[in-house]
Amino acid sequence: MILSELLKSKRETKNLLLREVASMIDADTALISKIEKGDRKPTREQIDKLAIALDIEHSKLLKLWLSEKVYEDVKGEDLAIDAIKIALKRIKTEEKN
Amino acid sequence: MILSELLKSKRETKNLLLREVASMIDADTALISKIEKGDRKPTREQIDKLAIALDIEHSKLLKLWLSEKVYEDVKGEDLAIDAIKIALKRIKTEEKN
DNA sequence: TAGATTTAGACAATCTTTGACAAGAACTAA
DNA sequence: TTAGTTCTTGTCAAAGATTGTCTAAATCTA
Repeated sequence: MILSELLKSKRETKNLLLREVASMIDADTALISKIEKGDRKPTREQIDKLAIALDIEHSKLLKLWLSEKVYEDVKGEDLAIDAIKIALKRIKTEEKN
Repeated sequence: MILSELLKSKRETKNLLLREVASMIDADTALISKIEKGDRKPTREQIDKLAIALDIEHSKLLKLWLSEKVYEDVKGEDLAIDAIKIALKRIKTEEKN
């Protein structure tokens, strides 16, 4: 499940209008629409607010958000998988210290 | 081995001066210095040229470069590992189609 | 159809990245 | 030491990318 889909489905489950969500997180309705369509990426602050407004576990949302940044960096690259694995190893070795 | 280290050690192995590498890739000497110190990230075009100038396997350099973009996105995050794994899965499933 | 919601396009504002220059630090050789 | 060379650092403007806002059009619903 992709971030934009999750946001949209959660909003629909809760029967909220775009403008309601928008006002809860201090944003333009059009912006929320774009986020749900995947045309715009939420900022980190917006992720925090969206988690509250839509009652989604914050870490779940943040994980998805981070993972999409990663994905965008490497998508379409032949070496995508290798590159991600290298980054993963680096993170893991760093954590041990 | 990190990208900046690799570039520097390769240059030294080949006994090249910063200004020589700089001219080979059409860049300012100061910029090469910063890249070797990790203060600046090379662009993709610079990676291509550096691979040739320093005689490094292109895919090796590109992998490192991509992996550092990924690393920068998630470093310091508690959820870094989870996020990377999610991205990895996504890439893998997409490749199957 | 009317009224409400959602989407799309265009543009300005903001933030980030990049490249260039100049001055300073470090090193080498005589 | 000094002169000459290499490397590093800081700053700034240019270029690029992202974000938010506005408006109008499209879609939906009753």
